[in-house]
Amino acid sequence: MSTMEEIAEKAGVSQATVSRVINGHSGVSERKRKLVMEWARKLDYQPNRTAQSLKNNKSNLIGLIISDISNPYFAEIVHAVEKEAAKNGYNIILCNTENNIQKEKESINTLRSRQVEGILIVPSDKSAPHLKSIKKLNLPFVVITQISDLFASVAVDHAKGGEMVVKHLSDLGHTKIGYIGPLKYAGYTEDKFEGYKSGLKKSNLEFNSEYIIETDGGMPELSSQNAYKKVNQFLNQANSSLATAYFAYNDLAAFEAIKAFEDHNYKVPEDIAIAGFDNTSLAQINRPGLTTISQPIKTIGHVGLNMLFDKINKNKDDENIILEPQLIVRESTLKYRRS
Amino acid sequence: MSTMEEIAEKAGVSQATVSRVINGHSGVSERKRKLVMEWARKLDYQPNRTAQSLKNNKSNLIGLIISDISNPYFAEIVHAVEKEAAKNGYNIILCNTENNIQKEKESINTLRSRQVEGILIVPSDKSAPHLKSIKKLNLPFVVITQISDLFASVAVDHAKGGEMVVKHLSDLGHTKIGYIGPLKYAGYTEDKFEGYKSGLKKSNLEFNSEYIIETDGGMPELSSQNAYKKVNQFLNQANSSLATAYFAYNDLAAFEAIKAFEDHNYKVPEDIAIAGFDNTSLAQINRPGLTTISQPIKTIGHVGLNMLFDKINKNKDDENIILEPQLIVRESTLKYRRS
DNA sequence: GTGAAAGCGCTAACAA
DNA sequence: TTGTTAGCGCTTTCAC
Repeated sequence: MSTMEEIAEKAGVSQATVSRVINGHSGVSERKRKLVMEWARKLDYQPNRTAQSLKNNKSNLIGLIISDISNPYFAEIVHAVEKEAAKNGYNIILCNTENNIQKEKESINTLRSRQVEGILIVPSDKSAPHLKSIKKLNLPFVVITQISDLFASVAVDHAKGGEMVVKHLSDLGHTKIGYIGPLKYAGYTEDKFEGYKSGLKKSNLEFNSEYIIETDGGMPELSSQNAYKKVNQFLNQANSSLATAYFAYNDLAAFEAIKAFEDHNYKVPEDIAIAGFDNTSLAQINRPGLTTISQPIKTIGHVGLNMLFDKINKNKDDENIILEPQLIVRESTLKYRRS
Repeated sequence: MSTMEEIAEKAGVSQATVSRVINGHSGVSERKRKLVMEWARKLDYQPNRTAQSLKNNKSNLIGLIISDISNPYFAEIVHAVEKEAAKNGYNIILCNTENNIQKEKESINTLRSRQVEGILIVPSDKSAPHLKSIKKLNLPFVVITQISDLFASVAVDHAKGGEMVVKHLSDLGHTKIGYIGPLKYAGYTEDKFEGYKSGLKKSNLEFNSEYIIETDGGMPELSSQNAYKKVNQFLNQANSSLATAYFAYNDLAAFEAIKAFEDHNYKVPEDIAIAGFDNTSLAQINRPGLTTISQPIKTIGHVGLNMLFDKINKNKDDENIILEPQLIVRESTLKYRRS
């Protein structure tokens, strides 16, 4: 890669002049400007952003830490964030933690070392102690997809989403409404499960632990077949008492649950209604179309990154933006004839 | 962020000594070593990788250019590459081109500016002219998911995959086998379509253009509903003559096609068999399970990145690694009773 | 309008 | 064992 020094030599000017031309500063004679531009083109000059970063103390880099990029929902977020960043002249260093706290810690340190101007994170565990020490760093830091009590954050109200699903199922006449998903989230309550419970209460339905099918949380690789396995196990128990409708904590789990129920000769939605959470692109492609809660992914990515920019420019205090979940009703909870 | 200079001052040693300690070089007295370590810890020192990069002329950064990260298949690749890179002490700058050649060009230049040591790319168009000029740059460059005649590359043999699908369908007794997908790929032939045609030939079946449902290529956003729309249009035409089996060029298109067929009261696979390509995680979750071609994603990511490392270390010439596709048979092409 | 020079944080060669 | 120094490529101040 050529440098300003090389261009300067070729063009017979000083390196400072080359810098002025490349950066479009005024006060350079037209003759030299042209000469420099000419040589820059000939040598296919690309400014060294590393040197610029060092000198300017500005990297135009932001760190994006994702818990599990294999999940299409998070992939969509990466998409939205990268797009918005590029539009603002920023690049993204991507770190995937696979829901591993240790990796998350390391990623944060690496990104700091890389002089990112800020970090956008989907935390593995929003209450992990290591996050508290970041607070002191005064490193712009925005949490997305979960509401944080420590940092600025943008997320949908998960509990409310859970309530909405229960209300929908209850409105359809279901009184035995179950839940498929983790009950805890890295030691803390899982908001969707809380929403499920408060939703039952609002519909004057009893909480019945028999209708709960607990799965592991979002461990990658594992998660893939976990909901299927758990539902399957549940159905194999002789004395399992079934609900007539289930709320699965995300779309992937819902799909797996449907598969497990159908493999046991229950029809969805005729015998059992199922709803998910996330409205991934598959929710509408799948047969039956999946009733689910839509999270405004693009908004989360877009708003999250802009909050980060605001913090970088020191214009803003921490703020938690809670977005409204939206219920998308499809065939999986409706009486639906398979042609 | 603290610097070596600050530590040096606190510890009462020279900045060079701090550097020696931080980098674990020998020849520092135990006393000073401890002192420096102590202060580094206290000040939460993180080495400035930008300065290191500039000095060492080594960034430990690689660029990853993806055409469409919303596609779960590509997201899996990002996952595999990031993991392998992290294991080797590298970070990833991610650029998503949305299949836009202009963005691809800009991404390459940005990454060069960022001093990445090499680029791993899923090109929007493997034959685009701008790629030729990269050849001269002697920038380590590896193409993945497609075989390149210009660069080192790692991919599955798409044409062969197409052939395998056709053979499978033909073996099942189908004689009217159709294709759903783009016919061209940015002006060039789509390998899967070529494979489809040669597969027909090998099974002694006539090519019949009536069985072709052409869709747009992989434009993001658009692609989402494109196959559904095209199949739907096709079925609405009074005089459409249907095949009994279709090969869809990727899983997403296959899902959409299934939806369209079912919306027109055709059952899959009883009335029409459908196969996809990619073996995305949904292929097995979906009902019916989708017969598809599996690409060894992790292998592609893993091998691709290691080829790039080899090129960075100047140990290797260009090489094209062609991986074997694998047919995964599921319900969508078999006689399958929906419970 | 232009060039010389300092300095961003670091590594490594050299000297002591 | 330790400190001094040059220099990576760039931006910017200062002097001419």
